[in-house]
Amino acid sequence: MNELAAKAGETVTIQGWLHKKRLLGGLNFITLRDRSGIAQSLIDNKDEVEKLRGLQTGTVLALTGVSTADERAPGGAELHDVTVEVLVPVIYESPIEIDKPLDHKSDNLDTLFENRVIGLRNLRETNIFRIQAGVKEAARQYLHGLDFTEFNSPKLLPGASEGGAEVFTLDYFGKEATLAQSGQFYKQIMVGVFERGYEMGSTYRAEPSATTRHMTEYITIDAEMGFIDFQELLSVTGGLLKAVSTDVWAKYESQLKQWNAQPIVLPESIPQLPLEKIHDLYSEATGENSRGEKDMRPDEEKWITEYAKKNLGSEAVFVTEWPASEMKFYHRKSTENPELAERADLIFRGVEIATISMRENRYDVLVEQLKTIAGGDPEADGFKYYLQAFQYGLPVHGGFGMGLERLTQKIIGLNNIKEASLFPRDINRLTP
RNA sequence: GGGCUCGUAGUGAAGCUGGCCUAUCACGUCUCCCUGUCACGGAGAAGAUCGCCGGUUCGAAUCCGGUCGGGCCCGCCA
Repeated sequence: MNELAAKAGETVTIQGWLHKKRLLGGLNFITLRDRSGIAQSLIDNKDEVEKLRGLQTGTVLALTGVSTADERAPGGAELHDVTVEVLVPVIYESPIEIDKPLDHKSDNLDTLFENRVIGLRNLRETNIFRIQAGVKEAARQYLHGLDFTEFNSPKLLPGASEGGAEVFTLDYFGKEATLAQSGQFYKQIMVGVFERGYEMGSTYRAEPSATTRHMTEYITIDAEMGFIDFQELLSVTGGLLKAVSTDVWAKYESQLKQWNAQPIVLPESIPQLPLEKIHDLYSEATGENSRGEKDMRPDEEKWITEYAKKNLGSEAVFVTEWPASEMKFYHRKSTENPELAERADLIFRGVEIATISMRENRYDVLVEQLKTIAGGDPEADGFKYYLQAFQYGLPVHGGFGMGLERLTQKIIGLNNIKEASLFPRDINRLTP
């Protein structure tokens, strides 16, 4: 479509979807959508226009005509002397508008998702997912630059991988299987193979959460690296957020502005604040009292972002010094202070987008933590093979899981995470 | 799982302290007019038993109860 101007004077055929008819009588403007955007054709032959009578948005067309430069045409060129060929006629009226911005008010999200198959063709809607593809591309580029190797882990598993959290179970030829709630075990196993590895894959949580930041199926950027310490790990994670922010704004500025996205404010190094320090600041500023709590309140996550933006020049914050009492069995306790886990949460624009931690790599300690913290049986299918990796040597390592949809949501400024998912899955929705 | 909210043509809204509602508007759709539209413009038309069931009442979109389906917040997390 955007090559039209370059081919001025030539007879060309363009194929795409009928986007909009503007019939003025003698002069008729037809816009066609294809992968590169929208192109306009000017049709003044009544017989050709008549071929489009009764055909709706989405009709697949081939238009042949002379590419003509004209400053009045969008993009500076359009087709003249057009012959219309209808490839796939569409007679059904679109259930949702395609040529104007769709309503994203929370009350109407259900309509948005119910009509997702067609609604995704809406240009502004499409751009969410072009941006998201840009996020993935930028993340890949960044990680490859640090010698990470991409892999894919299985999502069908024999049992709960991390214990505790709710998992989906399903019948697997008479045996019980579960859907992976993370690629955690496999990415650690892959440290023994690649040393630095990552995947972008779907994960499943059977938690009945009904919030603007939860889905039952979501995509995670899961990375793991060996021979690093906690500070290096935070630096790599923060670097990823910075690289993605910079890249996406460089490549998708017009699409981001269409959503009124705000430029991302991040310093060279993302600030680190201990959990209890945040509790203090929050409690002092708001009159609420969160001191001593072992997690952050959602409201606190929003507050600290505002605080950090104002005082630290950063819309992202690493929350550090989490109590060891709350840690997962595979986390590593701080060597200086065994009351703390070497873990951080990355809060970005008011929501937790990543959890980062150093992992316990000493086999004996890990087995002990598995038993005491997760109540797991080291011989169970769900743990046995994971533990093998440690028996046969895993170095000190750590990694992070970053939610792709949350990241996209926050970069664009969408209210609900589901708006950043092509076909969102939640407690109520399994279609389309 | 707990609390709070919402449900009116294909879409988005108004009406909702009961009667003037034979339900209003915008977008979309259909017909006609229009040679520079790009959220085209103009004239007209079709399209909703107001989520569903029951109750109160002479009378219910409107009040009450139940039910179904959404949304927001909390818990939990990415």
